[in-house]
Amino acid sequence: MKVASWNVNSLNVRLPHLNTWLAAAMPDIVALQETKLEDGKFPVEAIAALGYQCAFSGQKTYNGVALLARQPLRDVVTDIPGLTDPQRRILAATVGDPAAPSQQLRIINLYVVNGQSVGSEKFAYKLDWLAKVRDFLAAELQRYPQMIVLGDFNIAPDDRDVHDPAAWHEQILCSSAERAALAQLHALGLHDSFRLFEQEPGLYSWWDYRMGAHRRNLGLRIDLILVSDALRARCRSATIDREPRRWERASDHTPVLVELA
DNA sequence: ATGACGGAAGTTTTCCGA
Repeated sequence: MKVASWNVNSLNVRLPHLNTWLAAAMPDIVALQETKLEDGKFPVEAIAALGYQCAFSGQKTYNGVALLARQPLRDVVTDIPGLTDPQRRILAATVGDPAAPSQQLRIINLYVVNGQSVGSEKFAYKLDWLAKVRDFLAAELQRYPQMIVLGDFNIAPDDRDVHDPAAWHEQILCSSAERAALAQLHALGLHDSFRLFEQEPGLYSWWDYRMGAHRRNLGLRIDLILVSDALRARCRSATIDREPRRWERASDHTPVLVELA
């Protein structure tokens, strides 16, 4: 089973890219972020034509998350305790046989708050948001041992994930406070699948549109797929598909994937 | 020098992203 995450930076603009990529990569489940679409405008029919059912939680202009799956998505959650948040950034759903709860896979799609700059109001909000999400994930893990938490985390886990660690030192996406918040998710038994297989630096999932950053590989790895202890043993590969970032009118993020046994 | 590039709203410019 292939599970993927992709920040599409407007599904309206990127629907043709998604179409092409789904046909080529053939994932079973895809988490999308920054759909920037109100629910009434979600392209349910176009996605169905590609062979996927969908769940979505969106809003105009900003944010917006969606899950696409070849199987039915059940027990959808879009809001969590403690966050009365109009920003659509969270989408949880379950796949698998309802009669066999222990074999169900819980999928939690996150578009983590950007945070703007260290010390800003938005930064404080990011840390608070992450703390609430951690509590939610802890509760979810009690119910669903097989869990995958994926999305745009807006945190580069360590300096291997940053093209210029000196320039980014204690900057937004790389600060110790953000990395500590990510470490708290790891402490729940949620592992960065990419680092189960790959230790090299210089492998990124996002490149700025400006300054020819992609051509020069000036990027960050901020799109992550975390797997629970129970899922870790089923994890066969974790990769970044850089191809869609090369396409005309690309998203600034490229898809990341895991393959589960 | 805080620029650039791209998307969205909506109108000639602003906000936001990472």
